[in-house]
Order: sequence, then structure tokens, then C-alpha cells
Amino acid sequence: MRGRGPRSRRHHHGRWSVLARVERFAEPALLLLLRERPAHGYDLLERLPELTGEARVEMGNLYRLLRALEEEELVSSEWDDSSPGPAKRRYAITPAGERLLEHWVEALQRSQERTARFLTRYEERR
Amino acid sequence: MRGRGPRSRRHHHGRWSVLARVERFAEPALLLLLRERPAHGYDLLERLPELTGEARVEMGNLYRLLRALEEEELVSSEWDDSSPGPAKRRYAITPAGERLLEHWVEALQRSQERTARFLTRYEERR
DNA sequence: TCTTACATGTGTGTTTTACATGTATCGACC
DNA sequence: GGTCGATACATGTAAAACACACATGTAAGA
Repeated sequence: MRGRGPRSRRHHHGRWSVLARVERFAEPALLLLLRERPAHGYDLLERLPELTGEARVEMGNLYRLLRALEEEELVSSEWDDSSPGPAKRRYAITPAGERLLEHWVEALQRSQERTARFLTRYEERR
Repeated sequence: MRGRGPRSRRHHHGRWSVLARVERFAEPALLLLLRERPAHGYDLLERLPELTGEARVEMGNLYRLLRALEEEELVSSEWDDSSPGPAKRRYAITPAGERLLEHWVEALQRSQERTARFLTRYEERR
């Protein structure tokens, strides 16, 4: 059994920390990277930290997410055998993916405003 | 039963929307409200939208969260029978709760920076 | 041959959130 | 005096999001 759950981990903030991650942030992050240029999973995995920072994305979940995005036709992919080494699945964003990204951007802007309000209210009565 | 899963709900953004909520945002929100003044659950439920906006908090989850916070001694409570109507459980923030709130604030600031970087990068290659 | 980096995945448990429901007090209104 | 709505606090359970562990294979280089 687990001695103490991750809940207590987060609250013993001396050692561990509260992250305040945006839910499913990996999704817009992937769409943004793919809008800049097509890429394969492992490549995205390495570039994601530029956007996610401390809020890392699990490798396993990344690959699952990519396939889920493809199922919904937000990205498309094809196997790339050209370069040496193991075959890669090369992903590209679709028009539907670009439209969803736009909606994520709007939602993230609203999220920024909410958090800004919170922080202002915190500072007000310091 | 629901014909289509919530995943598609979110992606058919014409009708439904991406929210980009901060994970467990209800927790710092409650702590902030309680730092301003002690209050009971139903009262907090009504004041939460000032902070959470569109990202509403479920009543059931709110009461569970309050009890979890109390178990970790981040808030304290006592029954209040004085006023008319059903008895209320009056919550107050503890020193440990105030320290955790401070850590949430720092995490939220880092979250703001991450999201700002994301939005800037989006706008750059519009 | 053994290790390391590249590359893509599956299995499964834990945590977080959503949705539905249950219980009880009390004032207002008919 | 009955029932409606607002107040007030909860539990049960399902689903979604996320974490952790592991499996599989290619290829370069020590």
C-alpha cells in the first residue's frame, strides 16, 4: 500500500510542490508545435518542455494523446521510413486542429484573466 | 447514458467549449475566501464563482474538499447553531492553510508565465 | 556483446472531476 | 396545515485525466 498519497505529497510543500497545471495542456501544446512544423512523437516529447516547463508530459500519455487527436482528425500522420533508425510516425496538424487550437487560445486567455483576478485579490489583502 | 463521450463534447467547440481550467483550482480559491473571512460551505459555494468564473465547482465536491482540507489541518471548523435555519459548519483558515495558499500563489504565478509564453508563441507565427 | 539513444507503444492504478441523489431546517404563501 | 423554494450538508458512483511501469524493436558505438 502507499504510505501517503500524492495528495499529502503536494501539501508537504517543503519537499514537493503545488504545480497549478492547466488541465489537458499537452493538447494545445502539441497542436501549437505541430502548427509550427510537422514532427514525430519523440521529437515532440523533447520540444514539449519549452511550453510545459515544470509540468512535464508522460511519454506513454503523449503517444496515446496523439492517436486520440488523429482519431478526431485534428492531426494526421504517416509512417516515415526514409531516415535511418526506427520508423517514425510523422504528424501534421489539420485545418480542424488549427481551429481547435484557436479555441484553446481563447480559453487560455480567459484562464489568464481568472488567475490574474485571483492573484490581484490575494495581493490586495496581504 | 450519453450518446457521445465528453471528449467529443469538448471538441465540438461550436456548441461546447474548451475551458482550460487550472487543476484543483477550487482549493486555493477556498483558502483565499477563508483568509478574507471565516465562512460556511454554502456561503463559499455562492462566493466561489467570483474567482472561478465559468469553471464552476460542484457542491458535492466542495463539501468533500472542505473536509479533506480540515483533515490536513489547513482549515478548521465548528458547528454554528446560533443563526436560524439548518446548522452550519463554520470554517476558518489555519496558519498551515495560509502557508499552503502562499505556495499556490507562487505556483499560479509560474502557471501564468507558462501560459503567457504559450500565447506569445502562438501570436508570433499567426 | 553490451549499453545507450532513438522510437512507438500497452497495461493498469490513482487522482480529480462530474453527475445523481439523500437528508434535514425553516420561512412564505395558499 | 400543506407544499414549495431556499438554505445547508452530505454520500455514492461513474468517468475523465494523469502517473507509473513495462514491452518492443532499430541502430550506433565502446
